[in-house]
Amino acid sequence: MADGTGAIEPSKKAKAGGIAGDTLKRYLERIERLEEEKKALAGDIREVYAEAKGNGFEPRIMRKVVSLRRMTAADREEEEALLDVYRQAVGV
Amino acid sequence: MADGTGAIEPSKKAKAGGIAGDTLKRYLERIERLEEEKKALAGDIREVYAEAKGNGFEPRIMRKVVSLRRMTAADREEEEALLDVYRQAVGV
Amino acid sequence: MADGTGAIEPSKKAKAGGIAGDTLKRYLERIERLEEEKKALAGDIREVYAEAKGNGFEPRIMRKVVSLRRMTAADREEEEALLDVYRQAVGV
Amino acid sequence: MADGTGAIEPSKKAKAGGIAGDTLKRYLERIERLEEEKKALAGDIREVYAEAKGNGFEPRIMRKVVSLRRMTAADREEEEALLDVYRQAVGV
DNA sequence: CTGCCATTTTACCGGC
DNA sequence: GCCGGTAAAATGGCAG
Repeated sequence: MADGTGAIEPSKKAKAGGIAGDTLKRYLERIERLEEEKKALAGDIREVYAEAKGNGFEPRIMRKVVSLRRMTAADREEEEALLDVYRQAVGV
Repeated sequence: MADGTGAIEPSKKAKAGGIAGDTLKRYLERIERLEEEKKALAGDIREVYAEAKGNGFEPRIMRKVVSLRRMTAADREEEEALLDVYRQAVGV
Repeated sequence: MADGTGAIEPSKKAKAGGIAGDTLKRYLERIERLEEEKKALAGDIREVYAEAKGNGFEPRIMRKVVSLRRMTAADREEEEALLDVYRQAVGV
Repeated sequence: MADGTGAIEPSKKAKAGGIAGDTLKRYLERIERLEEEKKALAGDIREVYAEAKGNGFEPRIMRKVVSLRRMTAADREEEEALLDVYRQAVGV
């Protein structure tokens, strides 16, 4: 650990497979559980897009709007301005 | 919408900014709410890694382990598929 | 093969490891060679973006422009129009 | 560009639509040319799969095999990394 | 035309 | 704090 490369055996209290191993396991299980929930939410989001699509809205465009709403007004305007500059430069 | 260009005003019920606009807004708000929850979970996961790091475990390695655990199922399937290929190749 | 599951032993002419195996191997090698070339081109593209960045252009925006140029004028205008509709509907 | 907002007119040499615009255009054209080649290779690869299919090989399985071959190097590295983890865990 | 697979884009994380 | 690489998500293309 002194060399900064180590991973297990935190604070020299125990060796892998012992108490530290149990601690590590608990961390991993907490992480995996949280990741499952996260994955479930991703599924929920997909479902909402699908439902919206069923009502005539285009998910692709909806995503763009969500993305725009996520940005601050300043950032959004700046990016749009720069894009305009590039577009004019190449004539699109 | 018969012209294939539109998306808003599903079922001819309303125009943008009207009822359809409200519907769209509701979808977007549902999505944004779910994304917030998802983001919160991502934050929780980060915290667990940070806590583990505080106890001497290296997040980088932990991520590797999580990844390996996750891939196990997929790899097993891959391996079974390959086994099938070989079985078919030899006609068993 | 009649059951639709088989892959090797095409036309019942040979068994894996034999002529068919050689044929398969040749196909795989052709594919792998082409994929290497493809990967090299991807590297070249990355380099161009990096060079442009070094001259003050933002790759992120450049990619958007490339994407716009890829679309037909009609598609591009339609998409922009629809995005405007959605944006107005939710007030972005 | 001292204000960090600009990108075009690198080194204050020109304005959009001018020299900088030409430079940008050249970058975009290089990129688009490379992408065309890349796309052509993708088409070639697809053709090889199609030809193989015509000779009784299943593209789906072939892709799996190609993928497995490709992953071998990565897996080997992964395995070595994991070995390192274990070595560190036991302090060898 | 729906679902799958590949590619591309986006977000995240550790290093400098 | 930026930047590069790495993993997740989304978009697009293709077969069935």
